Amino acid sequence: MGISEDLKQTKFPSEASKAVVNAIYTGNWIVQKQQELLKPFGLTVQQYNVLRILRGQQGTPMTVLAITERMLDKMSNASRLVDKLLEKKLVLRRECPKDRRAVDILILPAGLSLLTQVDQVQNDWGKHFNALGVKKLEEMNQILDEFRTVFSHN
Amino acid sequence: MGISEDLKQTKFPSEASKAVVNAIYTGNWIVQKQQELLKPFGLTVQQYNVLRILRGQQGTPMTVLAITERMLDKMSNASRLVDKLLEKKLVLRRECPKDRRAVDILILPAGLSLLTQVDQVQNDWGKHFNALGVKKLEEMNQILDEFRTVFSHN
DNA sequence: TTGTATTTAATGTAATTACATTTAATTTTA
DNA sequence: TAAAATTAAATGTAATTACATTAAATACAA
Repeated sequence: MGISEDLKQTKFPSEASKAVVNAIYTGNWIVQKQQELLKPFGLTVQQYNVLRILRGQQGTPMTVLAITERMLDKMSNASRLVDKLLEKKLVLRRECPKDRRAVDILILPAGLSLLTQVDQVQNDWGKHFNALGVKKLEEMNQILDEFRTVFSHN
Repeated sequence: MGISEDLKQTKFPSEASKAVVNAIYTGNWIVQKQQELLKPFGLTVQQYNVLRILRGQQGTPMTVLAITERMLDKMSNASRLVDKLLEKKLVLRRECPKDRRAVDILILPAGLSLLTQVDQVQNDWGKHFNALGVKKLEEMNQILDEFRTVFSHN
């Protein structure tokens, strides 16, 4: 059940190009699973991600820029994602006192409690991966990091 | 420069959740690089993908459904992607003689020659990954496959 | 200080995606 | 065979994303 079977592609020009395709495919595969899990909660993957980032701050406000730096998809528009979370009353937006260009965002209790609910479903889902064993998961993280790092020194 | 530094997130609840985030992040990272490479050619990553799938058929026509099965992102609309490629006159669309519901898609010489151009840039880019060594790339493919397969038997 | 450059966030827009529905053709089944 | 179910592709639409631009505040340099 490897990438070859999933994409019905028997040959790849090189192991590297296979790895490129495999990484994209695996990322998409996870995102799609997460979308399904999040749908009942009315959250998109990006919105969920922003909420988790805000929770990580434990009450400390974050500017929109700081959120962007931590987002998985740097391209998506943090400003508009925050808009959506505001509509749902999951976060608070207020002018940053130190820099009036910036805007402080805080997660509200409603946001935290929604995350708690989502966590349960996410944890159940994530448990499956423990079957791989910590050692293999560490190896995976190590390799993916290396994969991206190859480019830092060119 | 691991995932922790990239996302400025020092702690993950588990190695598995780190791997999930790392896989999404790495997938997005590659897609963004590819977007940059493809922009001068006026192709999106998905369009490029469909073109490569069609080239893989070596002249044999493919139905829209067959294309969908091989796409990295199963969610995107192959019908509309083919529309875009038609507008650019890179592919041909014609009724499938065996099944009039289906539509046969063929890559045109213009499509093949555009791909040849893109390949050069892509190959240069992909070469960087060879620095990892074939063994490590094989390991990466093996682990990503396993990662997805954990779910097949539940 | 004053003008210029930079930074931060928001906004405008065109294209794309997600998701549901429709249309037409084929297959199944009664 | 005729009706029902299924399949393939296209289409409608609302939401999201990509990308450029704008607006406001701050930093910097002359």
